[in-house]
Amino acid sequence: MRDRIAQIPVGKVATYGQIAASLGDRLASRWIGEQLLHGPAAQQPAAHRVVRAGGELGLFHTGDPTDKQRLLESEGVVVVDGKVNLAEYEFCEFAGTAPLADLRKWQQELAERNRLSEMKRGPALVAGLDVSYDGDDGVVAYVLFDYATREMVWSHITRQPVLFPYITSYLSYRELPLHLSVLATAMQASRIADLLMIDGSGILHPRRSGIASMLSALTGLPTIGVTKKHLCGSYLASDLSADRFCDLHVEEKAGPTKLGAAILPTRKTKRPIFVSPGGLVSCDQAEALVSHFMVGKRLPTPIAAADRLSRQSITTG
DNA sequence: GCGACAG
DNA sequence: ATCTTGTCGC
Repeated sequence: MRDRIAQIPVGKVATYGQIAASLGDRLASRWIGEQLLHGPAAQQPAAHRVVRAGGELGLFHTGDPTDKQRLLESEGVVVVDGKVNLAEYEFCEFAGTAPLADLRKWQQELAERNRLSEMKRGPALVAGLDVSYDGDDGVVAYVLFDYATREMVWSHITRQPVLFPYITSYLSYRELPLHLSVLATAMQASRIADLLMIDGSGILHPRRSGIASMLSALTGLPTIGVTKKHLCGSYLASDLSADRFCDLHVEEKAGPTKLGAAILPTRKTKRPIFVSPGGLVSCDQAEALVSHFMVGKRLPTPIAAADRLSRQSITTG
């Protein structure tokens, strides 16, 4: 993205969304904004030449938006009522590849080869995975549980640098390397689960390719994705209940398609969690398997345990 | 102004 | 995800 910002000439501006679009996805505009405000991109000489889609200047890393206005005006850009006339000053001819488009394509390919077949046998061992962050490092915890007794059997933690930023719907590229590392270790220790529960989406994703889906496609293991926030799919808030799942649908050519389900984790909250199959399990199975591990906490036991373990490894050092 | 999109 | 003090409620 730095190279794109550097392309904006003196006397011109570009929008956050345009820069994101030139990288392959305008949904990455929030990330561009973050980098320009807090990240290293803020130090670029052309950082002030990026404005909002409506022409408003937007925030500036100095904390004072008038700094941004002064810099633009010193370059001949007219600012009226805090806005720039984009028709006159917008620069659009960005050069360069669109990496995000390639990453989307890869997700789509994995999604197409993904199967939601029923698990034929119930899992004997279920593992939860979750990631915490410590500066530039990511710490992933893998916690293995006995399905029947719900008791923890084994756990392992892996720490490694995280290279990819968090961009909505591209979470996989940030966290998948961590998951694959810890799974490799579990494999060597002969502690691989029959089913993985991941803190992230499964097919309940814009391209049906959340992190749980990609992990299933890459490992051949059944996976379920569980999130605390809504990513996509529609449901009726009035259907939310602590007693049963309510379906999340997405509009497709063939008609409304169920991609996942939501449930209130306890009777006392109004904030649901969202469950979707990653691969090699059905929606119904995913719901039943998650239910089995719902014991009054916000997340099912394996993920809750992985969350706690990865966090405490950071606090403890 | 409102709505808002995993971690 | 992470930054963070006191505070409300079971």
